Amino acid sequence: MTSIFRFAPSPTGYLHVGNARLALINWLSAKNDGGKMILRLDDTDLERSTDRYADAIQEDLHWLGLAWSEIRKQSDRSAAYTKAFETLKDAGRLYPCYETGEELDYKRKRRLARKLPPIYDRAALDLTPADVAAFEAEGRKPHWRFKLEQEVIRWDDLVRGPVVVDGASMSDPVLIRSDGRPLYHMPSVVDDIDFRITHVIRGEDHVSNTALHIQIFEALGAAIPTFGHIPLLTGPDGGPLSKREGSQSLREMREAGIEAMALVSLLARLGTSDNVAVCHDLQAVIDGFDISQFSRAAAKFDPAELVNLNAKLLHETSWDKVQERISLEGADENFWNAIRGNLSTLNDVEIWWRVVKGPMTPVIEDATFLRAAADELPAGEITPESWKIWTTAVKEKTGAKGRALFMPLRLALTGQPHGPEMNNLLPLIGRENILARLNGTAD
RNA sequence: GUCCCCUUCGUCUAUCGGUUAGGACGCCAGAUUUUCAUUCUGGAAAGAGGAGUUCGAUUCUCCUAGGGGAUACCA
Repeated sequence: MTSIFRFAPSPTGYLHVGNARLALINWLSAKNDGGKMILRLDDTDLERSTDRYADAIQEDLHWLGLAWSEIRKQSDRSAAYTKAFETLKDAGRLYPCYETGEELDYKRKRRLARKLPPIYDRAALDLTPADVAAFEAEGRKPHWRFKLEQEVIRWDDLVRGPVVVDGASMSDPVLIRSDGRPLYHMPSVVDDIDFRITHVIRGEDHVSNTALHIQIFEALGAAIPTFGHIPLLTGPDGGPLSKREGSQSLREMREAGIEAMALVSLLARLGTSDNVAVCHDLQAVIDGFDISQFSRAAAKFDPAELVNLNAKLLHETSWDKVQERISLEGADENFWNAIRGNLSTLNDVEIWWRVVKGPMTPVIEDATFLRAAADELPAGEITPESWKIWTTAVKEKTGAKGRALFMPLRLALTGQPHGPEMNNLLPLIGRENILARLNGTAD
């Protein structure tokens, strides 16, 4: 049997690191297993789901390099949900409830005030036909709850090991809203059954859902998939990640110049006992991946670590891999090799392009020294060897050495106190610009 | 409030009762005879707190503290 994983985001916003991590983990697990991954859009929440987000999610996954074997939308599947609803109702596992939101809220608060767990009291189970008739006459429509077996639910979790949840400690979940629309739980289970999902890998926030989903699987007479719950990521300070005003969306990262492979390299290993290392292609990420290496504790996601990894990745990236993404007229492999070691993101390329081609403002501290240096510039073509020859000549002529020799030249030639190695930069800047800059002329 | 999970260098983590508590990233220092980057070498750096079990606890148990999650007619 081939394993089938799924990534099931709600199209209610852009993908953020947390989502992307789960997508990646599912994809990697599928790859490692010789299985496939289905993309399922959980768009049962009509108010918040939009096509724009659905498209954006696919775009972001493509950017990461993740592919899915098929895509399904829950909004297309209402017939299947209706059928499951009937099945569960016939089995006596669904019961109608007529409480309003306010009433439920009140009950909840009362239980809380008495230091009791705020679970539903199952009052609707005691409704007489006359009560129901009265509610209906009032115009109230029922919402439907799933009657949980009050027993201990167990499963062997891929990352948490044996998990035990007491069914009696949970509220009977509402499966169908009073407007007739299904809530998250039933569609999720029905789709997992119909799409023959074998592995459900999701965030730790779903563990109690899993307990209840297992009962729904059973009530529907279906096989129960293997579950794995990955601890959620926290921010660098250990606080919740999602609450930091969307600054972690993939789109923003992409705009900030983050490489997909840098993100993937980090997300695939963060929280595991494997060392985070730069991976240049997805195969390298697949090869070292092992879901059982994930810790049960929440890991911190630090954007600074991502930027660091991004820089390291770029330093090792060859020209042919980035060529088509650099739109600067005249930029070539020599230029790339000269500057890549100083890049943090690809956006920085422009900075060094300007340093080489101008316009830039030379920093002149000692015009006399620079004029003397200009006189020593070797004749003929400027090559990577020219720098050494030139600075040696300048040293003999002026007596300057070390920092006093090199720094004024760097400042005049690049306008900056740091940057790529000068021997590589010099040929790129070219004789004409070199002389102009030494002369203090902005180009 | 209630329930569940978690807590080892700054960070991600290894250790399945006896270790100089290991690695990676980061950091610091030195070298590669300017800076940045790279590479190499070296270094600093950790068991939340308190009880208990034991000849011996980072490891097992309990308590406390801190963190995360759940507790919706969201997903």
